Amino acid sequence: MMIQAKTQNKCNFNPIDGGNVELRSGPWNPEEDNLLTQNISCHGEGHWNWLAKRAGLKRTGRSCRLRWLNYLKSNIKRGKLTIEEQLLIHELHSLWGNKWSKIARQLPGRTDNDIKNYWRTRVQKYIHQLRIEFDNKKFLEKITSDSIPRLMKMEQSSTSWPSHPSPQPLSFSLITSSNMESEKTRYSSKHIVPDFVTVKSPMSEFHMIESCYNNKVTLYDNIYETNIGTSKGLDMFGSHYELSNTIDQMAEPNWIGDGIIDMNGDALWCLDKLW
DNA sequence: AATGCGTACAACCGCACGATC
DNA sequence: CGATCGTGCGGTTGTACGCAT
Repeated sequence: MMIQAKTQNKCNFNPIDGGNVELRSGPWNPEEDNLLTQNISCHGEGHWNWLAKRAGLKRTGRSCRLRWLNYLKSNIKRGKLTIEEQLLIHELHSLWGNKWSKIARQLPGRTDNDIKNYWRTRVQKYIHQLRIEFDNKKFLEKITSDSIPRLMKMEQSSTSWPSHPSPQPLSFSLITSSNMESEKTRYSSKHIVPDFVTVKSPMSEFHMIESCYNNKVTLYDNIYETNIGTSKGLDMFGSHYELSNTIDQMAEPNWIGDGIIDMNGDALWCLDKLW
């Protein structure tokens, strides 16, 4: 204790270590950010308590660590998660559960905090509103079936926003491996040739069939028959962000619908109320 | 214009674990 | 071998901001 007191200046002596300076908490200011950044560039990361004292910051070491890792570090990505990132998060969460840091390591520039926040604020609300028993696999299938049409709508919105064309009814039909052949026959009888679109994410591929005829789009490999709502939700869970090239090809005009129904045809919720 | 509400995100807290003394 | 420290992780809270009423 005496040795520590000798080696600390009055300003940054940490009460945790026996000092009497009140620690700051709450939002960081630019001066603090600068001090931390400069000291890390000089001395490197790690030994956070020492670093905090060395920098003259009235912060705990762990507070400094958090600020650096979640905000100040140069490779930190800002802004909304991309579609690919969201899909990857869902896939990895279905594999690993709430292992945020493990998931974050698969998304360069994203922190565990980012992903945790995303999951809590967006996904859990979504799950709650679905009123479904949470099951990772089912949920992944569910968000896949719901979100891909939404992405398509988003693509349309991104090219024509804010002046939407007047919406026209759109319906989906379910194609599974068991009815694949009959669906093909049905399409061919209507002289409709579906376009096959594959959405690639780092972990897997989402397959879908898109038919641009009569505003009819059919999704393959999804478990729910889906109609798309009229809301302005523009990503999986309703926020707007930019599209990547991966899904540029998925544009489909004039999306509108009623809600989402399950396999028995019971309405689960109204999208308009959700987004 | 004021207020209330929901959302997104920054930050903190408790706990666990490994390394070092 | 136990105590302490540093660090990582997941859960939770606080708050700024935008939007609807």
